[in-house]
Amino acid sequence: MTQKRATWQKAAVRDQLGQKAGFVSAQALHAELVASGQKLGLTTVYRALTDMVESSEADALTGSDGETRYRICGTAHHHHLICTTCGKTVEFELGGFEAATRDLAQSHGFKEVSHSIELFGTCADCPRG
Amino acid sequence: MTQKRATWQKAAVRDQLGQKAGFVSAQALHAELVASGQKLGLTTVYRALTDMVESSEADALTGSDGETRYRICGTAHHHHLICTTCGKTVEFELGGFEAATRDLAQSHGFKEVSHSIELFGTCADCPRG
DNA sequence: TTTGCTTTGAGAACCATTTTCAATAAGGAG
DNA sequence: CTCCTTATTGAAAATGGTTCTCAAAGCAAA
Repeated sequence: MTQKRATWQKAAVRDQLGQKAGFVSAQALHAELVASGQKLGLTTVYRALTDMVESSEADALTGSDGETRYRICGTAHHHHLICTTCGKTVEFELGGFEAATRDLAQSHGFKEVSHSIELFGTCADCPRG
Repeated sequence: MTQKRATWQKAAVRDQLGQKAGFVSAQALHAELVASGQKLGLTTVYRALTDMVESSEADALTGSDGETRYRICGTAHHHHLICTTCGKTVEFELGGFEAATRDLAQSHGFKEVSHSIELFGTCADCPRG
């Protein structure tokens, strides 16, 4: 069987990501870690993040620029309200909407429906263009 | 001022995209056009698609694999219900939800909110795994 | 036709991400 | 603690979608 081993590299990635309020790219995270004196490879950061997404410790979000950003998250099902200026992110749940989307999908004959819901805007702390 | 010129290449891309029921990648579209005897460059296909998105003739959707797919669409604001097997797509609107998201965002101090809402599933015509 | 523009497209450049693979280190066994 | 076994690491190369470069080509007006 394939067992997981704990390494300081994985811990460092988890810690660094945990200090951020919003979504961060693997590259940015790697740059910060290196700048703070922790010498690890970019490849390792990618692997650590992928592991965290698989174990539901983090969320991944691929933007229209093709870059994937990551964020620590709770395990419960939720969505995000994201500041496009500073990246700050608020998690929220969506009461009756979950059921509404399921009904809508079923009315079109779709099965096994999942959904992607993200809100973008400018938060109170960021100046507006 | 910069004026747009109508070319057979742009028309070909628009026609080919119009024949598809779901989202298609630029690469796939280019391959189909070339296979059907129309000799045009991949760069041109990208440019034509980008133009169509800017003029709201098409929607663009970047997946978690980093590949962007395109689809002809009406100009009204809408969302998509997408079959992950065959790619068939249904457009829908979302009644009170638009207002609900705006309220939620404002309650967190966010301004200028936009949202991304897509539903994924398996359509009635596709076998289930 | 000449002039002045926009468009085209082959190939190079970009850039995030993944793969390769030899060196390294975690963690259990003894 | 030491020795193994094997997962992990990371530098460099490969991948793959998308964009840039720039010379050649096309369209429109004069």
